[in-house]
Amino acid sequence: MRRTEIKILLQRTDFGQLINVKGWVRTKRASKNVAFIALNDGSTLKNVQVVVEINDQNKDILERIHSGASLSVDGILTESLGKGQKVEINAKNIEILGEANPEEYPLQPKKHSLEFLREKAHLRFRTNTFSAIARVRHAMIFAIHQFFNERNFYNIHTPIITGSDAEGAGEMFQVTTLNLENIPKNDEGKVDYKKDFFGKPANLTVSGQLEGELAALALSKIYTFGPTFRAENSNTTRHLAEFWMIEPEMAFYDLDDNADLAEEMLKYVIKYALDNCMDDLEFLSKRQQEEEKNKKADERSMELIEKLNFILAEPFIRITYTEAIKILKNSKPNKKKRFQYIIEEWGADLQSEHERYLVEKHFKRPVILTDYPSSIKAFYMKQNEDGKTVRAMDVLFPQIGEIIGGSQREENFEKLQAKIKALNIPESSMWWYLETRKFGTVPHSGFGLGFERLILFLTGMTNIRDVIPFPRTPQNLEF
RNA sequence: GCCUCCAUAGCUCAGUUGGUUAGAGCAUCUGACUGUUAAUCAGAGGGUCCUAGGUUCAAGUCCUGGUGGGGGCGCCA
Repeated sequence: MRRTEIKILLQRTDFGQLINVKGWVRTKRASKNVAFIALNDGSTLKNVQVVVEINDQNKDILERIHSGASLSVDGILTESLGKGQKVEINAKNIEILGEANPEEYPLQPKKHSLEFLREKAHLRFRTNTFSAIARVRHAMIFAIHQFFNERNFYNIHTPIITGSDAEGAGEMFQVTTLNLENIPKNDEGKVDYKKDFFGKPANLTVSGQLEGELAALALSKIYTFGPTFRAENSNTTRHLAEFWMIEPEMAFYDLDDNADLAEEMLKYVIKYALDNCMDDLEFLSKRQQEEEKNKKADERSMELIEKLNFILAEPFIRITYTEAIKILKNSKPNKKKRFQYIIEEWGADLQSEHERYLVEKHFKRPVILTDYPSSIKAFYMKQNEDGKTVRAMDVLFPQIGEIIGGSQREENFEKLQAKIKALNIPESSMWWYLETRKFGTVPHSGFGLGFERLILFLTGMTNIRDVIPFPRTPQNLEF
């Protein structure tokens, strides 16, 4: 008999039909004559209740069923007598596909710590929290592609292995087929990369932006959505060595157009989650409230769904770096020296505490900061007339900080070339990038959205290692 | 990379000023119960108190090193 997914089954009302379900046991409750099995197949957060009349034939099977076991159940779709659900299954035949020894199976029908589950990453999909996150994550992947597709953006696959070592977005993982136990050396005693796979040093990409720009300067509007690798020794709740990034790049867009798109996209995907993932969001909301119940009232987060609706309701604040510095300089924590880093003068790099003050205390809304000092931003950003600032933008969200970083790109050949020289970036490695400014250059803009940071915000989780199935962080590569 | 906190039963945690036999809930096992909702009730088993040293009459508790983990900061998405 063909399997019916629990998500579908729970919506059916054609009671009396014989059906088949397959899934994993969450709990089993037994009394003398009847047993109840909560079965979950991951198609939805919800379980289906399998009702078993205990008799001599099924007694042995029932004793072998524990949390975590996988079953195939044939039974009659029935209107439930109990209170917790409308639909249930009266089991006619139960087959155990795989037992789960209760003495060894680590997941119990109870609350586990996220730290514990992180060490059981191979099984944590089977919990409500992690299956909910996985479903929301999928919905966001889908919503992002749909958002761009509806707006005539083309998805571009930019390379994962890159020969460019000048992207400036951070430390890179080197890719090599050289034998590290016996590295070939050249006449100067240095590594002979001519013997390596590509004949030159290769790395994993830290950004698809530069290649994305090449495509945008022909297709007008493109986006990338791919894995990104940073070999930074970052030990925080919001950094990964391997993460997924969405990078749209648009010809003929200035910084304002860029900020408009960023805000529209964030609101679109959040609305998509509210429209399509309500079961999971409600569960994640309860989970968050449960986790924060011991916190003081003023330290608790806004309720998750309320928070998401709140983001949709208001326009993001847009101010320049210069205006932000003024606000921060005059702020209470700055005057009372509560900030760890006191804002003294224009040009200072903003720390997390400053960004959080602006978003969480001062404006109480997402903030788009623009026009940063050129000294603290990347070489490719468009230089402003003032000679001091660049057309950069950071989108700052409550709790998670920087969710998007972007800019209008420098399209002027001479200015870009001068900047590359000034920063000692080898021009030989950037010739193809520079040529786009030589031939038919146009104003263009783009940004990078950290996908896992978006998922953090949407799920109310606080550690980025819990919103990607298999997190890669320094000293951690178990799964 | 820097700072900080934590490690007690399979899991979550309590364990007083260092004091005699280390506890609870859940899970497991046994029994009871005709429909339960992380079922309930009764009972049982389950411990290298992370590890190696040290202080002390006495260490789960204090000190030092190690290991593992959490959080904060920096880098950034």
